[in-house]
Amino acid sequence: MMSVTPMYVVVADRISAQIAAGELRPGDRIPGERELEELYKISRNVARAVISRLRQQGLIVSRQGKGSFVANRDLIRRLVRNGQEFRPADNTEVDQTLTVELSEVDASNDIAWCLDLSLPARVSKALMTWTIGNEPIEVTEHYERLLDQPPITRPETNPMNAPDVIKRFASIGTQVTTVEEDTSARMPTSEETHQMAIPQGVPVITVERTHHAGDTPVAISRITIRADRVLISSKQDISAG
Amino acid sequence: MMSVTPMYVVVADRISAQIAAGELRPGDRIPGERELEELYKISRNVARAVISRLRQQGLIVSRQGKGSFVANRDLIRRLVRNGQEFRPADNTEVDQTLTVELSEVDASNDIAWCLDLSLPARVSKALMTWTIGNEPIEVTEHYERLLDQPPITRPETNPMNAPDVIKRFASIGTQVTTVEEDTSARMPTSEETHQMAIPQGVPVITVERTHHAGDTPVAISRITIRADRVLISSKQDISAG
DNA sequence: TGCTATTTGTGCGTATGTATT
DNA sequence: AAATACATACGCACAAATAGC
Repeated sequence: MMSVTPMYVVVADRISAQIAAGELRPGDRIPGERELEELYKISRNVARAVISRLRQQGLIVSRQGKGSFVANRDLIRRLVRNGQEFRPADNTEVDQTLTVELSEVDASNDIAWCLDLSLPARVSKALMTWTIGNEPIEVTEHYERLLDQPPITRPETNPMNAPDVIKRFASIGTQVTTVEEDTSARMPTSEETHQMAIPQGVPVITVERTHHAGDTPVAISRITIRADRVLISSKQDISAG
Repeated sequence: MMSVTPMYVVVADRISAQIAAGELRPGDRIPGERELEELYKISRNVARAVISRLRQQGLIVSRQGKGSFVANRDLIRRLVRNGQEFRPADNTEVDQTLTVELSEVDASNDIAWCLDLSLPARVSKALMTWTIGNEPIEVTEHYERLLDQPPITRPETNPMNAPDVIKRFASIGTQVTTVEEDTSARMPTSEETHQMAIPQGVPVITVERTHHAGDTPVAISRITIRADRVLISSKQDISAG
């Protein structure tokens, strides 16, 4: 029953402990592959396994030709109110950009199901990318049933704001009655890793928000957020009684 | 400037596409290391890199002696209301257990800072583990200032419920006025991976909830949730006008 | 029970490419 | 141009878990 812990786990956990203890601080360089070989008397591949494990845990980032460095979760705090409005907070100094691409497309099976449409069907689509300091932080795919509502043209506001959607529908006489939200997290796909330049070991937070007008779903937002940059924060007042 | 895509990325993305297309379904076995060698004319280590990449993306799980299988995100839907109450939904059939360990400990620097205490200080601690079908799904560390409130002894309710905390403080004359929540996601630590038996490529969702009575923080909950099992869901009614 | 074949896990050695300094 | 460091890749050996006989 002797369960021996593999060397690459032992070494990785030791470095991990140094990071947790503050002996290695964000930005610090950790020993390179050759150094690990000598320090712990392990082979090159095991040294690589150590670094790979730490990378996967999101503790370090590696740069070819330079080395591996303790990761920096440089969080940009955001505020969510009432499960609806997402707006940045405490980061007015950094330059934010928001790009919006509008189109009208055939609904995929998936989207048709979510919007309760029978195929084939056309829907309006908005692809929004929120960039902060040249880093894409958040990508939103927003789909709406084709009604007579004005198009989505408010790049100055945050696309995650449900209030905007609600107001726009209200302006054409469609009252959004409920907003449902599913929040989860997963590892990014290859495509997302490429698009958002996400380092290894960084998950994405996903929010799927569905707007209902009565029983019919009228709009759906799929929000994908880099978890190492964005913190979803909320504050709620409690009434006595 | 020729940027060649590495073989292990090419092969992994091809299998990833098969999973996305539904050609490989959850539970299906993917080609083994030796098979990948032959199929794509690659070496053993590259075949391993392919599998490692897919594992890291949370798309497959590997079992020694059996093979690698398409992962199954077997979500247990949960409901969050008003950012306070977390309760399970749609899963009354599965057997849930909740273990609670109560203690009184010295506050760590971290906790002391969050609760605005000056060291040394004693705090009451509750370590709660929510298990579902023998799988630990959620671990909560809950700290409270030492007041005269009754101890936390309600294993029948979900420890994430802020209302419970609020009521208990109210019963001793301390009115909780605000609840702050920070939600994020990250890869699990080695310890968490071991404790909760989390497979590779599965992040955890973290919720840090702080209860304030006026300006003083009185309780803090640190909730850690397996992201492949739990979905945080909310529903909100919109009032017209 | 024991044996064997299969499959992944761990580990070693080596060579070459590419980015950085 | 040279040194350094990570990235990709090949080949090999043995351990450990699994499944079938």
